Amino acid sequence: MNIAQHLSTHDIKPSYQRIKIYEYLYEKMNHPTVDVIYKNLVGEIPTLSKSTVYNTLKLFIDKGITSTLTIEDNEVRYDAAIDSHGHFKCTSCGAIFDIKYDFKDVAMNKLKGFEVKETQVHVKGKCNQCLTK
Amino acid sequence: MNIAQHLSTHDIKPSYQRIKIYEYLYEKMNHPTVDVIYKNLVGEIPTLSKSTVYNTLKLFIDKGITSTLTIEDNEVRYDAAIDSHGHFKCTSCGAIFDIKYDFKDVAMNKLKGFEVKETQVHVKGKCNQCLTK
DNA sequence: TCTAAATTTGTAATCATTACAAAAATAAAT
DNA sequence: ATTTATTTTTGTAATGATTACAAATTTAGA
Ligand SMILES: [Mn+2]
Ligand SMILES: [Mn+2]
Ligand SMILES: [Zn+2]
Ligand SMILES: [Zn+2]
Repeated sequence: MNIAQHLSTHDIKPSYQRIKIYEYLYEKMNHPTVDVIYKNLVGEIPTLSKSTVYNTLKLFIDKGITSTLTIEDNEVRYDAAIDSHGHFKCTSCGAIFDIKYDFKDVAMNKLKGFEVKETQVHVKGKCNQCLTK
Repeated sequence: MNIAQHLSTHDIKPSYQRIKIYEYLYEKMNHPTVDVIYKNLVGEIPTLSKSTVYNTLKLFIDKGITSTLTIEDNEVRYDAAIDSHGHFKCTSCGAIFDIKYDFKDVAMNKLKGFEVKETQVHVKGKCNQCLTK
């Protein structure tokens, strides 16, 4: 995947910071917070500002190449995956896993005549690894 | 429903503030924020403090008679309904509707061996009423 | 009544996010 | 190449919800 190309295609000028931020999201796929992104890139981009991270992510969302999840109520997380999928967060190790779900059985009875734009599914508990040790 | 009784049963001393706050949650069933609860009760309880609202809701959650939803990333909402159910928020009028969903089709494929403690389903869009006018 | 414990309250601290204007970088025009 | 305009980045201040904490008040017990 050519990241500069991908940004351009979506009407985003591929500046150095934007490329690095998207690259981080896309390659790690770790649902990071702004702070995590910042801390991981400031070594390579010493002049980086948190404002830039916020600005850039807002732009990515506007242009539709990034999504957000609010699985904890005090921090927004970001995801380069934009297809509809849910998330599981292990309360023990903190890892976040993607989960697939079938929307057909989710809420369809009550939502007749409603226009659905966005769905989030958040599950919390303990992951496989944490349970077996 | 006798609210004082209900609180006592769940190991919560039924003070005046606690009764009024639970009464608000239970009778309105409107998924309010702390601020909404405070503004609606301060007329009747002029000395009420927002701290009390926060403290009381935390206690209710600890004791298991209230649940939270984070359908917007900048505000927590509270719900006297504690059974597992999802929520639909109309982005036009702001109303929040309860929705039922079937967990059997939600994520079961990927979650083998995981221990699920809590699930949240959040849907956004436009409600029936807002669409037809 | 006197004393101890629980509850409520007000205020300050925290922390993620937003607002905003200056600085730096990039592109366009001359 | 130099100037000018536009875009992007940056730093700092403002905002707003939540938490921390200690004083004041209320409630319960001796
Ligand atoms: Mn994801
Ligand atoms: Mn509800
Ligand atoms: Zn784990
Ligand atoms: Zn509506």
